[in-house]
Amino acid sequence: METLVSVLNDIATLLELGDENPFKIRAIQSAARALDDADIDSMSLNEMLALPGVGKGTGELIAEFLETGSIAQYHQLLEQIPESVLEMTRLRGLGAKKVRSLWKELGIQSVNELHTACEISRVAAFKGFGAKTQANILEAIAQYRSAQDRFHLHKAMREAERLCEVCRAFESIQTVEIVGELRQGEETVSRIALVVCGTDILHFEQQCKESGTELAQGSWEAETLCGTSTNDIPFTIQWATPSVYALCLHEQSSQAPFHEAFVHLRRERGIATIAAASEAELYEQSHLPLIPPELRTNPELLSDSRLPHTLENLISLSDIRGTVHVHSTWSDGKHSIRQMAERAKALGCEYIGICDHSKTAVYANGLSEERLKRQHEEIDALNAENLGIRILKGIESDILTDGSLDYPDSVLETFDMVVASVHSAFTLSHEQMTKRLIRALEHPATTILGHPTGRLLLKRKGYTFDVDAIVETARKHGKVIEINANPYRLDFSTENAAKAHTMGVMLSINTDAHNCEDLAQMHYGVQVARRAALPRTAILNTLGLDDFQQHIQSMRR
DNA sequence: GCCGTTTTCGGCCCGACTGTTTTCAGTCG
Repeated sequence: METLVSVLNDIATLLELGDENPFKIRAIQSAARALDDADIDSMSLNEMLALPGVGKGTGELIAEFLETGSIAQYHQLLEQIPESVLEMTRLRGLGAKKVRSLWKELGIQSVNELHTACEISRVAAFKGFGAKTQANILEAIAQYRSAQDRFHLHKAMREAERLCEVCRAFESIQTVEIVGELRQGEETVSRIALVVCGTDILHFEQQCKESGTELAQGSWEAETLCGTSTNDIPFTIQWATPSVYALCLHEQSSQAPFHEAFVHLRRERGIATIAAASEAELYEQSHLPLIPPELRTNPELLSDSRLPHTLENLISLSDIRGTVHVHSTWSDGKHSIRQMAERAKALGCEYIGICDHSKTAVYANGLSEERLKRQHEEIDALNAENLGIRILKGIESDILTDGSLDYPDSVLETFDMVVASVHSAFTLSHEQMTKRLIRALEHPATTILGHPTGRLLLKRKGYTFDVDAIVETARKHGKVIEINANPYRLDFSTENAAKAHTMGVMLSINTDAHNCEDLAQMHYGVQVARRAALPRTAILNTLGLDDFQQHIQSMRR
C-alpha cells in the first residue's frame, strides 16, 4: 500500500534514476525521513509543514497526497521510467545509480532480465561491476523472490483483523477466528486464514458479494472463499457450520501431522462425535489438556508425560510485568519518555527500560555523554512524579567491532541496565564475530544481548557466529539473551530460544519499540517463546519490579 | 529542494564497508 512516506521515497528514487540533481533528491529523502520519524498519524498538515526538512516543494506534495491520496508527479515519473526498473532498486546492494547504468547501458528493464543477464555473465563483464557484484545480485534476487510470497506478521495481522471485522458485521456469521500461520505464530506468513461459523452459506456468499470489499472479488472453492486483500496478501475464509466449527478451527490451527494424530487419538479413545462448542471442549472430550496452537507441531507432544507441567508453566502475555529495550525521542524514537511510559503503564507494565541508541549510532541520533546526563535528569524528574510505572535508565549500546561497549566504564555504571547490540560491521568472519559477541557478554555492565543474530526477516540473514559459544558465555556470566518481539526481527528465533533455555540461560522478551503503538507488539515475542515451550520462569521480564531490579543489579557482580 | 545567514544564493556532504579499482563510487544503517 502506498503511504505518503513510501511515495516520497519512490519519487526520490525515480528522480535519481532520471539523474536529477543529487541535492534535490536528498532534500526529498530527508523530508520523507522527517515524516517517517514523526508521529504523522496524529499531526495536522500545518504541523507536518513545520517539520525541519519539509519546505515549500515537498510541502505541496504532502498537501496533494493528503487531499487526493496520491501525487501526480509520481505517476508522471512512472510514465518515463518503468515500474519494473524502480523495482530493481529494491534489491539489496543495488541503488539507483547502479540500476540506472544497468538500465541505460545494458538495456536491463526488470528483475527477471537482470537475473538472465547475471546468469550469462553479462553483468560481470560490464564496467563498474564484477564477478563478486554479479554473485551478490543473484543472491539478492533469490532473497527478494523468496520474500515475495511471504509477509511480516504485523502487516498480515492488521489485514486479518480488518477482514474479521467485515465478516463480524454480517448477519450470516456467528463467530470468526483468525487461524493458520498467524495463530500458530510462524515467523512470517504466506496467507491470512479465517474460519467463519454460520448456518446459511448462501446468505454469507451473498453478503460477501455485496460487501464492497475484497471479499466480493474472491472465488469459491468448495466451502472456502479465496482472494487477495487490498495489501496483496492472499486470504482464505473457510465456512463451517456450528457442529464442525471447533474441529475445523483445530485443523486450521495445527500442523497437519499434529491434527491427524489428534483425530486418530480421539478415534482410539472411542469418541464418536465431531461436534464441540470450542477447542477446549474438543480437548476435554479427548481427556487431554488444551494444547495451544503455537505448540501444535510435534504429534509426540500428545503423549508426552510432562505435557500438563509444560502447559501449566507456559509463558503467556499476561505474565509480562515490564517492557525493557524501548526507544524515545532522545534517539530515533517517535515518542517522548513520558508518552512511552504512560502507554506501557496502560498496557499493564510495572516498569519500562528506556534504552536509546549509544553515541556511535550517529544515524540514529545516538546519545553523547553530555546528552545522557540530561536524559537521566529527565528520567529522575519523571520518576519523582510517581507516574505509576518505574522508568529505568538503560542504553542500547553498540557493540563495537572489537567487542567493546560504546562508553567508558564510568558512564556504563550510571545505567540500571545495558542492552548490547550489533549495528555495524555485519560481515566479520565467523570467528571474529564470535569473539566480538563473547567480549560484549563478558563485560560486567552488559545485561542483555540485543537482537542476537541481527537478522531482518524477509530482508537480511543474520551475521554468522557460533551460537552455542555465545549461549554458553551468557550462561557462564549469568547474562540474559533477548527475544526481540519486533515482527521484522523475532530474534532469537524459537529454535535458538529453546536452546538457550535448555542450556540454562534466561531470556527477555523486548519490543524494541520506537513508538507507543509498537509497545503492543509484545505478543509476537511471547509467541516465539511459547513455540519454544518456555516456562514463565525462563523470562526475565516476568519478574515484578523489585525482583527485576534485584536481578539486574546482581548481574553486575 | 532546504536552509540560513556574513539572508535570497551558495552550500548542503555522517562514516564504515564493499568491490571495483589502483584512488574511488556506491550503498546502507
